[in-house]
Amino acid sequence: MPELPEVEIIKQGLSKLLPGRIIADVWHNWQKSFPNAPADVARFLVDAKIISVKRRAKVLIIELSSGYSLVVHLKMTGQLVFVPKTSEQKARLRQSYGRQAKSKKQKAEKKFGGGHPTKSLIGKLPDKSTRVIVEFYPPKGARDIRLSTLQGKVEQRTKPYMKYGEGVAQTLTQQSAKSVAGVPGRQPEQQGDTAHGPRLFFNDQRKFGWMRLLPTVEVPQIDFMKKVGPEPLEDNFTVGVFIERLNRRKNSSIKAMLLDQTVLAGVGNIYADESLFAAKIHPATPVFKVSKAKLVMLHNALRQILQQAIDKGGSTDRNYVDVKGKKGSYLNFAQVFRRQGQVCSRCGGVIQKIRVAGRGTHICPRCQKR
DNA sequence: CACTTGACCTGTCCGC
DNA sequence: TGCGGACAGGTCAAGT
Repeated sequence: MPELPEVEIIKQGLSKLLPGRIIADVWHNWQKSFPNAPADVARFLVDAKIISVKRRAKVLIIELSSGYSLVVHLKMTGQLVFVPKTSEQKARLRQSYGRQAKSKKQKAEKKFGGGHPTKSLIGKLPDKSTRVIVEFYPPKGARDIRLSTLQGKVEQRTKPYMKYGEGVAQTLTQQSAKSVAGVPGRQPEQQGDTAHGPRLFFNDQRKFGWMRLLPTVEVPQIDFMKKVGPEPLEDNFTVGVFIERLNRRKNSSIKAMLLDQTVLAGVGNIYADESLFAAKIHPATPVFKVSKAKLVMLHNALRQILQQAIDKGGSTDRNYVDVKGKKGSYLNFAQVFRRQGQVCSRCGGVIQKIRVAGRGTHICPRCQKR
């Protein structure tokens, strides 16, 4: 369910946490979640420093010092969760709260997670939805783990990288952290949290998402990037641009056009339904039948709603933890999405769920006439 | 070419 | 309570 606002929030959060960190090690347990050649991983991912975190459409781009980038698409159920190393976490808590920083709430505040809302965002990781783990070297000055120790382990690995479907594939899907003990040279459960540095978890219960390692210069050349439409929140995304792109297929339904990533970037089912409701347009209306005035309203509503969602912390309604431990809440503000059977806040009609462009679609039939 | 359907997956919910 | 099936929706590929 991560759409533009959710991915943007992840980008903002990780931008504060990742740049400057150096990758110590990587695991995966599902080939399609991490479709990269082991040799590339060893050469361009391990020991690379993170330069920046960017977003284009629903895609995250983590730029590395090696000239490569980690390109991430969360698709339906992907999440990224950053878990600081224990000692680092404690140090920050001491900084923020003094010596008595012990409550669960305060601990949770130092994690950051975003994406599809499940308990994996706040629970113990890895769990059964974990597909990839990126581990960083601990920051300088960390007391209870020495950089040299971890480096030694990396050098000693008999398998520097798991071949697809081997070893970790079974072990990682087990419940406890013991699973990671299946990796040679690593016994986190026995050694406790201090046995690893800060980690970035890529969780994805439905395995639709992926993390792809690509030369940074090739990222704009991949098919998706070449054909993806403009960013709706950019200043140059004017009403004129919007209408021109919609007019490419005048017979298509307006909702199908909003969902089409080549028309504009980043809109998924939630924000398509919400913006069409705001502009009082029936989602099945062909583009050519929507008045200019309504398209202007739609353009305005879309931008406003996307921005509002970012401001509210994303469209999740539970289990969402941002960099300050605040819960995201956009669905609390949704007017139609997943509100079928409830009363329309605008006219008192009853929200319906129908099917448009092959997707579940939520409308107020009184506000949004065909 | 426009549009629809199926595939990729797993967890949840509904009806029997 | 169990079991099968529908459904969730981002994107690509294949089919109509």
